[in-house]
Amino acid sequence: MVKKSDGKRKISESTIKRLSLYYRALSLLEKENQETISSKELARREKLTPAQVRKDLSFFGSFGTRGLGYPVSELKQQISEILGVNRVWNVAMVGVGNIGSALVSYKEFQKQGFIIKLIFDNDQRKIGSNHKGLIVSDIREMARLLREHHIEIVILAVPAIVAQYIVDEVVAAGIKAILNFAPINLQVPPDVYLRTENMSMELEYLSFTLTNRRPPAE
Amino acid sequence: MVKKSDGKRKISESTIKRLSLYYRALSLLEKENQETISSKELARREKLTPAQVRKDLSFFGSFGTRGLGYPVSELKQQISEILGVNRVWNVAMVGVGNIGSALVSYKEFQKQGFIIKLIFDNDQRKIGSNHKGLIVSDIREMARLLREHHIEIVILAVPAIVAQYIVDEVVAAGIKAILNFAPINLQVPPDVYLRTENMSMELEYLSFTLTNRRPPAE
DNA sequence: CAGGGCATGTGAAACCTTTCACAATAAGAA
DNA sequence: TTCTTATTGTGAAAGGTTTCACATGCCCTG
Repeated sequence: MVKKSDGKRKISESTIKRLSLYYRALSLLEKENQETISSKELARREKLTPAQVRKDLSFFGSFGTRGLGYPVSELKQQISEILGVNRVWNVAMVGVGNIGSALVSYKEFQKQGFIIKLIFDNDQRKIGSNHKGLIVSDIREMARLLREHHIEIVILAVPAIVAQYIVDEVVAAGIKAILNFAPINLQVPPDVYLRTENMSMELEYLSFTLTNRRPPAE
Repeated sequence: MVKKSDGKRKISESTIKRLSLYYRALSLLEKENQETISSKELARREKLTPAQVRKDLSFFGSFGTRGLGYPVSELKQQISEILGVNRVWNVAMVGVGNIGSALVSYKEFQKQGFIIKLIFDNDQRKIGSNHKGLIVSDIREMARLLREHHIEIVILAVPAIVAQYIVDEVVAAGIKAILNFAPINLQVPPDVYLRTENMSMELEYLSFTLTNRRPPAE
C-alpha cells in the first residue's frame, strides 16, 4: 500500500508505457464492476506475462493481496498518481491542419485529464475560426497566452518544414513538455521533455513484417 | 553491399524502428544533396550513438566505406528494401471519425507508398460521402471490396467500443496486417500482425516525467 | 604508389530487461 | 483454529540490447 522510499530508482520507459496499458485496462474493469484482478488475468488482457505485471508494479509499492490479486479501483487510483493523471493538465495545440484539428476533437485526451485550452496557427485564414468551441489564436501571441493560461504541455501538429522553428518559439515561451506529431527529429534543450509520435513508423513496421515473414511454404 | 545470408537472424523491434528513423533522415539528406554521411553524424541527428547506427546496419549488410561513411542515396535505397517501402502498399481505412478522416488526408503515408484506396464506415450518413476523392463504402461490403482492391493493410480508426467487433470482420476478410488507433488491446489470431498506436500513452509519459522530475532544488 | 588518417564492421563486455521460481502470506473452508 | 488454496513480491538467472574498443581497409595526399 505504501510507496517505497524514493531512492534513485530508475524506472524504464517500457515500465511507464505498460503502466499506461494497465491504467486503461483497469478503467475498463472498473466499468465492468470487477473488484479484483490477478496479475495473470491482467497480463492476458494486455499480452504480457504475469511476472512482468508484478515486477512493474513492485517498483512503486505493494498494491496486491496474496491469494487474491489487486483491488481494481485502488490500483487504478495508485497508477493514476504515479503517472500524474490524477489531475488536470492544461494543454495547447499548435497547428490546426488535419492532425491538429482531429486531435482537438479527440475525446480520449480529455478523458485522461489533458484539456486543450488554446489552439494556435500562423495562417491568417484560420486565426479567429472556431474549433470545438475554441478560437484559433495567432501564433505570434503564443508566449503571452501560454503564460496567461498556465499551459504546461504543448502538442505540435505543424508541417515538418516549420517544426523546428515553431518548437524553438514554444521553448522560448517556457514550455517544458512537448508532444510532437511532425515527422522530424527536433532539437530541444536538455530541460525540455520532447516525445515524438511517428505514425509512419508503425506502418513501416507492418511493411517490414509483411515483407520479411517466413514464406508460405518451403 | 551484399546482404548477409538470411539465417534465422532475429532483428529486434527497436532496430526496425530505428531503421525508420534512418530512412527519414536519409530522405532529408538526399534532398540537401549530401552524398555521404558518417554514423557519427547520423547518430547526432537522431540522438543515438554511432555504434548503434553501425550495429543496426550491420545486421543487414555492409553499406559503408571505411574512412568515408555511408553513401546517402544508396543507403536510403537499401533501407527502403529492408523495410519493404520500395513499393506501393494498398491500404484501407476503417472509420471516418476525426482521426480516420485526418489520416486519409495525411500526406506522409502516401509519400511512403502507403496508398489509401478504400474508406469504410457503418454510419449511413457518412456512406457515399466524399473524402479526398474517395467515396465512403458500407462496412458490410468490406470483405468483397478488400479482396477486389487487393488491400494488404487496414488502418482501424473506430471507437474503442466497436473495435474488437470490427477487427474480427477485418480478419475474417483475410487481412494480415492491421494498424489500430482505437485505445484498446485487440485480440487477433497469431498469423495477423497487429500494431496499436496509443496516442494517450505519450501524453501520459510526459505527465509522468513532469510529475516525477527532480525538484527545482534541495 | 606508399603512408597517414579516418570511419566502418564486429566480437566481447557492460548494461538493462524479462522471466523464473519460490517463500511469504492473505482469504476462506473445514 | 488450523489447513488449503491462490496469488503476490522478489532475489536470482536468463536473455536481450547497447556500448566499447580496436582491427580492418578505403580514400586521399604527396
